[in-house]
Amino acid sequence: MSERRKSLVVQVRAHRAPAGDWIGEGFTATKRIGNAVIRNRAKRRLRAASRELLAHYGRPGCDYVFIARMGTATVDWTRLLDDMKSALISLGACLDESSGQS
RNA sequence: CCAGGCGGCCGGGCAGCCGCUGUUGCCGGCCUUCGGGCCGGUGAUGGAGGAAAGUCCGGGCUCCAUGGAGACAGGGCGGCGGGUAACACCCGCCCGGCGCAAGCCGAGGGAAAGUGCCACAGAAAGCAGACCGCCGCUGACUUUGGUCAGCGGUAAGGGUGAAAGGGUGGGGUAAGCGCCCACCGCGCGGCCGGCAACGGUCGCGGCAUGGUAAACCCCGCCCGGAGCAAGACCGAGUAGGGGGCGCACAGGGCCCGUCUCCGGCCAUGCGCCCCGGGUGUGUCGCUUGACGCGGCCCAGCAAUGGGCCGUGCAGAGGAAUGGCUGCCCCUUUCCGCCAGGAAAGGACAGAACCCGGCUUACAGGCCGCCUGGUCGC
Repeated sequence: MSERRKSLVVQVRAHRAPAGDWIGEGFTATKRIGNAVIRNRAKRRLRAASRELLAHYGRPGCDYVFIARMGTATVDWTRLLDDMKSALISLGACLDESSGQS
């Protein structure tokens, strides 16, 4: 499942068969958002933000993918942190809901 | 001071907190074939560019291919000399064009070997060409000025065009024509200067040879293919695979880009022996190299070459070299009590085996030299 915000998209999925208690993470930026300099900067900011937030708001045993959008490299740092935090909280709620159903 | 030309350089700085990665020191743990390797902690130190870009040339390096002769293709280069590992690069010079000048631009060999093309306009466009005009002769008419018709001569003039078969001036002529003459241009030959491209000069010819070769072509010189996902190693060693020897040999296949001749090689079946291992995993290749930078000296107009001293400067691998904050610098806008304050912005762009170039992109800024003009001394 995925959550989209103004400055980024976050996807999450539980580990396959041998599930661990660690958190997997990946970062990507498509050519749509700019040249190599812009894409690298966007991925570095996502990496820096996830380092601050994933330990608190991420779920062990899950893999997260962070996808850069047009504004990722340029928006305010606090705005990027807010967007990522709210996306992670929403995904956590969805995970609880789906595990409760099954 | 204004306008312009050329060359070179920089392309944000400082600090704090938290991270990534290469190398290395120490400590601890694990493994070991005792060489070392891996993990964790801690300290030191290095960590994008002038274009890292486009991947357009030239090389190094790696693997593959590589038998001789002849013929024919294909691609590239193109004034001359020098530099270089090499080049389509660089330097100097020559020629032509542009600019008052400093300077800039030029695919700049050959169009009297051949072929093709040259629209429109125009009478005529490559065996040149009589539309108007000019001139002569004959005839008719006549208001005695000429007019008309026919036959000739003529490329000076008009008009068309990108281009009209040398140009200007004079002589000559019925009018004209290199028909003749002078100068310029062109061609041929000699002499002089220069390594040469080429320049100068003298003589002769007497106008012949339109343009286009980034059209085919001709001439001269050069040229194997692929690329680090090249390639090598470790590893469990199944199938396929490869090599050697012996036996059997019809047609066939392969070997320089193609063809011809000559020459060489080979598979297929059986037996015996040996080698060896698929993989964007791991390790190596991987950064010390025609190396860069800072001085000094020598040769050279210069590009560059040589010598000495010092110094070092990234090596990732779904891809590190960063994230955030504060102050300063520059630009724009706004407020203003004209002291200052606030906000926004700071280009082009990210190494991927490594060098030498070219080309393209680029906010802002610095330095030096030169040319023309103006003002003052």
